[in-house]
Amino acid sequence: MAPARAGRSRPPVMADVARLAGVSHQTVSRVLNSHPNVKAQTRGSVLAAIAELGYRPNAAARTLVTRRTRTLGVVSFDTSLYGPASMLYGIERAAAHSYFVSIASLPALDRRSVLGAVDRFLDQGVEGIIVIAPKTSAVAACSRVRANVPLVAVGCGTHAPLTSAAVDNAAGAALATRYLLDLGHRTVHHIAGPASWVDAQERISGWREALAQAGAPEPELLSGDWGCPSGYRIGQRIAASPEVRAVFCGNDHMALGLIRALAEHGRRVPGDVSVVGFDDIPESAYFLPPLTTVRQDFGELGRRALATLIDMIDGHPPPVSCLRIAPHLVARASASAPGSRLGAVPRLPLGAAAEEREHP
Amino acid sequence: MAPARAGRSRPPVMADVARLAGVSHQTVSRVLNSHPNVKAQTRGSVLAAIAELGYRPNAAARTLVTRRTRTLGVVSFDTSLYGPASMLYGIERAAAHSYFVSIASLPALDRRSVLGAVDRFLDQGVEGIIVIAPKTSAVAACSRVRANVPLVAVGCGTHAPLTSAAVDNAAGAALATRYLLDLGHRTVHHIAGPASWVDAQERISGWREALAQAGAPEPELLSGDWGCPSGYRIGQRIAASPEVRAVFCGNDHMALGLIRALAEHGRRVPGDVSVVGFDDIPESAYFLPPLTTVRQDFGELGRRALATLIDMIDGHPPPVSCLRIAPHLVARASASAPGSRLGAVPRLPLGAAAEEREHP
DNA sequence: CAGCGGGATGTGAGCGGTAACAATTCTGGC
DNA sequence: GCCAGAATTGTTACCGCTCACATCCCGCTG
Repeated sequence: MAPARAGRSRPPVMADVARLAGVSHQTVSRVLNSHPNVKAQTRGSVLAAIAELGYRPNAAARTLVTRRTRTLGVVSFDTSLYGPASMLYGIERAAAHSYFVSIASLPALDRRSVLGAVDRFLDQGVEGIIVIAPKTSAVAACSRVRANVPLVAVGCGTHAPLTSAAVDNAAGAALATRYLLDLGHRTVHHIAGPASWVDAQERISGWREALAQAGAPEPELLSGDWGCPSGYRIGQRIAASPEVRAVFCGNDHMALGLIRALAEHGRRVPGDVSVVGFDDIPESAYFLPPLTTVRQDFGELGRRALATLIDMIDGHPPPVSCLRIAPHLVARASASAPGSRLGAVPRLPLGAAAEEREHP
Repeated sequence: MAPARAGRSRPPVMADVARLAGVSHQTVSRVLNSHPNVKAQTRGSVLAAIAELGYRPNAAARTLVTRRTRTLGVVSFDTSLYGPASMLYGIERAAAHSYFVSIASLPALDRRSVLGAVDRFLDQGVEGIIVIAPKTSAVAACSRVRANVPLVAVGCGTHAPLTSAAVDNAAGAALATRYLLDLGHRTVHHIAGPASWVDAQERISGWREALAQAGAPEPELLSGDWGCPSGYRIGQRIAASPEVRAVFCGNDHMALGLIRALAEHGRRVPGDVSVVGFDDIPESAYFLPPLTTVRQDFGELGRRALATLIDMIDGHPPPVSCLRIAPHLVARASASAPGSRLGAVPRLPLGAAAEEREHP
């Protein structure tokens, strides 16, 4: 075991502080834990000794006796993506004042990976785990976990047999579909995400239901993989079909790819084809045309999941199985009534331009 | 101190395993640490006892004596943004097999926040710290840290007085500028990021140098805040100026905003104005037109920083002060020779369409 | 003025591991 | 058949902290 800091003398411990302050180690402990029964003067000299020595309590020693690590684990699918990254950010921000948060960013969400990550966290001694589990495989893996620490899932769909928080995808999809229908479209096509994703499935059923409810015919389902390229490829396939007038995309990226393909084929958005996305990524207000989309508040999702987890750590039973968060539609310029023809590039709606976001 | 799991009986400890296997606790320890001198049969019975009891070594106890937490801390600016998120992902992926990684996502990078986050990590007992420090304030804060654990900065510019890894922004900016100049443009305008960002400054100087080197006049510097809205606002201001024919944007988001503003004013990209971005976010290949931009490999940056940090933890001195990573230009369709006029929407270059990326 | 309650402080015993060393059991060589 | 030396296992002492309890000192009561 090569020690990290070889030459340096050992850092000061509580006994050193006690000696310098002329008290017992227990008194130092009392000061550190702000125990009431310490004379102000004593506290002062202890604090002075702590400062002079640059003493830091040893977390491992404290954990050993208190059995509290004040650490949470978050396992997530590829955290470089917008959704997971936003949830993670929400979680971390909310947790920072009371817990350390450890992460595991998996390149895949198969059973083994998820279980492996959870196991690592358990070895580390986390007090609770959040799994950002947007795929069915992850949900399945989570329900198999038999840990003695609470676990909550996020973005795992609203029907998972787990304590969880999720955006109501079906409602969001219905919102988008109805919006297009209300605009006067006969029906709405849907470019879905991969079937292995819970969100994709729920959005499909939301779309189906809205269609059925309105008595609109259900076109063949189109399936992408969430990425721009897949939306583009599908767009190339459908651009030639004149009956495609309204498309609800499973996410903004596929919508972007679709819009590009339509543009290449000379079909104007929204004049010839109306497009609605899902997610409301920061860029979508500036697409050409600005994208009408369904916004889901990832940050809020993360915060809610964290709050639930902390409640459970504190011994409260989880209030509900799944905490649903309602998404809402952000109407911009990519969808319009079927007949309408647009001339020049429309001015950006002011609301969108007012959104501020700093980023590199 | 309310215990997390009240009713449950205490989890098994090494002594329990020893008792069940009929050996001493030390032998159990030897098995766990794969010590060579343990008889195969003994190892077997210990392993069986471990499995039967579902025993997990207590990390705190081990840390207390070995003085190794196997934990790293990463402090970063808002990890929901593409750059930080990608670096974080690169770091975590590379570290996962040997270290736990704890994160702190700060909403601001002022001295107090950064120092506070570092302090928390020190309290936690991390063995090393990586700071994603794209702002000058963060760099300043880092150089003030006097920790007894190694610290490396990422994305902090190539001249910071710290062990660090950074993309060579100046080189990237020069690349973009020269590209536009070589296309035949008389000069190149630049929309920079905020002055408080190291990357913004370095890109400005790269742009200046390339201009000077080519003997091109230097137009007034335009400053945004990295966000789409700022690019859009600046675009509205400059769209009317016919002398603006080539613009190098500090990042892809501002380029997107700019392109939208230009479109609204009837100026075609690249026919009337050529624009080049920076970052190469996943969406930029699908913008209208596909964005020519400078790609920086954030993931690689993270991995390199991590490798350096681990080297330092292992006692090796850092090889160089700043590890530079060269960005490269990705030529797509948003920049062309000044005279050229485009008819229909250009087909997407195949190279871009071939890029695959799965994301929610 | 003895006795008493409670605030302030000290003492000793672990928490669950690992390291150093001691003890025991096997080996093989002569 | 005996002993050196290696292989295997056990014993004991911490790592740095908190908890339970003992102690001490003080003013106050009866």
